[in-house]
Amino acid sequence: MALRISQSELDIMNVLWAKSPLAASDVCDALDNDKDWSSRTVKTLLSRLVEKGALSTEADGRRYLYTPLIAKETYASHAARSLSDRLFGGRAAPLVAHLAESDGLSDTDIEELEALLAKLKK
Amino acid sequence: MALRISQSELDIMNVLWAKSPLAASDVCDALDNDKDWSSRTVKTLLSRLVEKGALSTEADGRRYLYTPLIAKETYASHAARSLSDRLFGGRAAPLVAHLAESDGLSDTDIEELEALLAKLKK
DNA sequence: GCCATATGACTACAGGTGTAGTTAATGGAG
DNA sequence: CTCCATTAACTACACCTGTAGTCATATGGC
Repeated sequence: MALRISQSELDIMNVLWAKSPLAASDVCDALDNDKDWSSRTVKTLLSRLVEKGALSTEADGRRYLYTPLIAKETYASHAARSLSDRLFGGRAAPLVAHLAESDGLSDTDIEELEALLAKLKK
Repeated sequence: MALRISQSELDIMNVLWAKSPLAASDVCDALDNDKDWSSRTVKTLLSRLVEKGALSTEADGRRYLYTPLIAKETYASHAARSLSDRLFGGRAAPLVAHLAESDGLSDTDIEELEALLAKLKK
């Protein structure tokens, strides 16, 4: 279950989480702005993700369409928890503090967090 | 710079962040409760961390004492930022929301976060 | 001074990762 | 019907990781 997805694979997943199903070529196009990968590389990563059970395939004529099998939410929760466990003893506050320090919290973030906390407090 | 530290290596770093300098055998002892590693494994990981520039060594007779070269704070900020960028588009609020959902926020956490936010808001 | 033991140095090896190349089939253009 | 371009399948290969084993050496106990 604790499906291990590597950094590069995550880039692929992000594309498919944003929109799916997509063919390999669509994924390449979507990545074209950020990444400088050969289409072979993208294909390899897609295959590995299918092997790992992170993506499902659906034949579309001579090609495949790929769809995530795990939700971004699921993976994100897992990753967030894992980071917090490994570095902060499972405490969320220090994690947020670090984000704040590295200039990562906008005013909007702060307001959102306050609202979130208010809700949690009940 | 973006010093890549693997999962197992991070376990070692955590020991040394808690207390340093330590000899290899001390690190083994400290890990003994959680990990079932051979002392060779620990030595290998220590060597790799030295190679990577994450630890410094200091001779102590026939053995080495290891000390972190990068602060836990530095690494943690980096990791937190990287996670938030990769999965949440750099927004902290969704990250915290995920932690909360997966039952990761204690009452204490919530209070700490509120205090933190209050401070940030000024 | 000699030997067991602790320790660092070097070596090992399978599986994961980043990054592709080669081959073969197949479907569309002409 | 033929050939090219698209696409999947298989192969490649170096480096990273997890997890140790072997060897030489230095040290402390006797």
